[in-house]
Amino acid sequence: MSYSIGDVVKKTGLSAYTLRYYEKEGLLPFVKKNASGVRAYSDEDLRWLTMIECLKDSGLQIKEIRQYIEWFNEGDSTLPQRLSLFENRRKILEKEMARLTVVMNKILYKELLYREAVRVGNLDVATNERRFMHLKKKLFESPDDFDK
Amino acid sequence: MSYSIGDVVKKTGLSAYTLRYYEKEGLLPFVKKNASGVRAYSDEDLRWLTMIECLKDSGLQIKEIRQYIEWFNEGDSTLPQRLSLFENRRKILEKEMARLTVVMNKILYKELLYREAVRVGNLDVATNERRFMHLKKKLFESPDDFDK
DNA sequence: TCAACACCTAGAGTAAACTCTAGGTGTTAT
DNA sequence: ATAACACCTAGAGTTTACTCTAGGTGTTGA
Repeated sequence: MSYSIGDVVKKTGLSAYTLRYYEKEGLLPFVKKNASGVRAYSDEDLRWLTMIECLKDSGLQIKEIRQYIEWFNEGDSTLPQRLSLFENRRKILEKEMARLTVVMNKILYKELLYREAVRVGNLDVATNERRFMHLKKKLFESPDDFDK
Repeated sequence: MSYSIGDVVKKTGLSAYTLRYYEKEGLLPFVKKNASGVRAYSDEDLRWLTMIECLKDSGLQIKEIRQYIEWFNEGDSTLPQRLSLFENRRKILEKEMARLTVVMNKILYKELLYREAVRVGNLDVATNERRFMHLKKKLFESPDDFDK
């Protein structure tokens, strides 16, 4: 099967601008064009777009994705580079998830605090109420840096 | 206590450029300057920088952080807006963590696959080996979109 | 035939968050 | 007193990932 750019827009949710941009950046090196330059995407191209989405979601920049695609097209000699890319990504994602967990705690604390503040009409709970001070101490290294 | 911009650079790891930029963007509305324009940061300013870091880490844009700071300085009448900001952030962080978990599975699958591919010298494991096909099916809706 | 439509290219524009440059001021150590 | 140093402002430049514009081509239904 082959698809026009309009079909691919509908399938992927990407804009036609973005699809052409990706191509210009080397992310879709095998998209075919007819005599008058009109693109015809293959199922293979669509699979690449799925993979590109995944790599983007994992935080890779476009030039890193291009590098991966180049490695892929070079064949088995680049298997170690590709492994190493995924290892690094996994480590970065682990850090990112840990980071988000920390941030989530802080935001949850703030949400709780403000829920109570809205109930009573002021923010004094932050510095007066034992339960909030306790929570703050449990969650943060320098609790007083967190009353803003 | 009061701190020069150089002191604050050392304490926060932010560049002097960035500190001046934040101020220009309204994130530090109360930094004092002496007669010749030299900044003197207070402990209060440092606490704001800690809070700004947290809000940035949670994904807020600079203009949203400025909005929060303006609300804070307007006093108790803006408690509901601030609560709502933290609720929204919490929801966004929840989605983000869920998203990262999904991405992590995909990257982990790739890492595993490439570890084996490097061991045997080719990528055929992806389409031939039962255990990888099984894993793929478990992890993804459209498993065949994921062989790139 | 002619208008609508989907598509094309090259290149300009945008947004966010910095980052740097040029040219200048004030303080301090030798 | 003079050089080094830390600081200042205004404004220009950078990076990333789009997003859009202008002007043009090819196909198709009335």
